[in-house]
Amino acid sequence: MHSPKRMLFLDLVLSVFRLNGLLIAEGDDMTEALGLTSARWKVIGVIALANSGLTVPGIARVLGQSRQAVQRITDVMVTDGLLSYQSNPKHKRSVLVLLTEEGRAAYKDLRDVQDPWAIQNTEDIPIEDLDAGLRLVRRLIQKFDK
Amino acid sequence: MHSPKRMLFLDLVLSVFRLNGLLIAEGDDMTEALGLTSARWKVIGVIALANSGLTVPGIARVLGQSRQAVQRITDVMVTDGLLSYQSNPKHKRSVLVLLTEEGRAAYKDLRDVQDPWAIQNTEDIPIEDLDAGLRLVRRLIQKFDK
DNA sequence: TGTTAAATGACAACATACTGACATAGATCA
DNA sequence: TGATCTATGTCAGTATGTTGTCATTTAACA
Repeated sequence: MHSPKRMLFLDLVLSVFRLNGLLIAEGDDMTEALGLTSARWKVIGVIALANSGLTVPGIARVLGQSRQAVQRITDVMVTDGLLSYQSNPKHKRSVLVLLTEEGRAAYKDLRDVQDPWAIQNTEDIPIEDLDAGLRLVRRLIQKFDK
Repeated sequence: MHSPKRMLFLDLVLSVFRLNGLLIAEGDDMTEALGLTSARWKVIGVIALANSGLTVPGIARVLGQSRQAVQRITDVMVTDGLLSYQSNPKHKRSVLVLLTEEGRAAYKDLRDVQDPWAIQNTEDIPIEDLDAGLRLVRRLIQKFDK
């Protein structure tokens, strides 16, 4: 039967798809002047937020994407001077991905447009709602992440 | 400053990206035996859930995608016999997209795997949490949708 | 009504992402 | 230790999705 709970869940799934597309479009608009694209600010954001060094597959895991897709982006970004690879003492082949000086500057520019955007879009949403939503999303991520 | 609210929001955005990727992977695994792909079951799902006839740009709006991307998928699906185009009395050029007999059978198969999946993944989540999460996602969608 | 703006189909170019496959490095465990 | 399984880099092919452009249809409106 079409239980309310099941319909709610399927509705939530479709809505997440839609929100995902809208968020990428928002980010692209926001960073157009910075010469960034969605694939690039996603990677920059993940690296900047990580305390320790991340490998390419590590970034892919955080983003829920294939390691090959991330590898392709990071290779181009290294060529463009935003990222650099550093030898990894823990793994002979899997290098660490770091922000270069230029990459850190790009992250600063990113934050300069992202922060007002985040503030503007949450000013009428209670922090408790955001927190509860994040907890639900994380709970679902845990279910599906292997 | 890194206000908690802003960090929460950015964390939520990244988490939505990740959940989106995981959900698509889940759906692809689930429908692999049915010969469907994520792009296809999204379209089938939208048409099946719509009461009235939808046009290609209409489907695109529901999914938050470009009409060109949807057009390409539906063209292939018409060739494969899952969908059919029907002349639209309200618009000379923009036809309506309908499920064929085969398309309806595919939707039934889709539901047969999707329903247990939905039930299984929500059994330990209170319906109030799902409802609150859906409301938050919709609230954000409204913000970004135009 | 006539003009203008918006929506749509069609086509092209490009960006992004997934899967598969293979070789090598690392981890696990008997 | 040695065998086996997993993780990673790399390359190739394919699917998905975006943007841009142009012609045509539809809608809006002065």
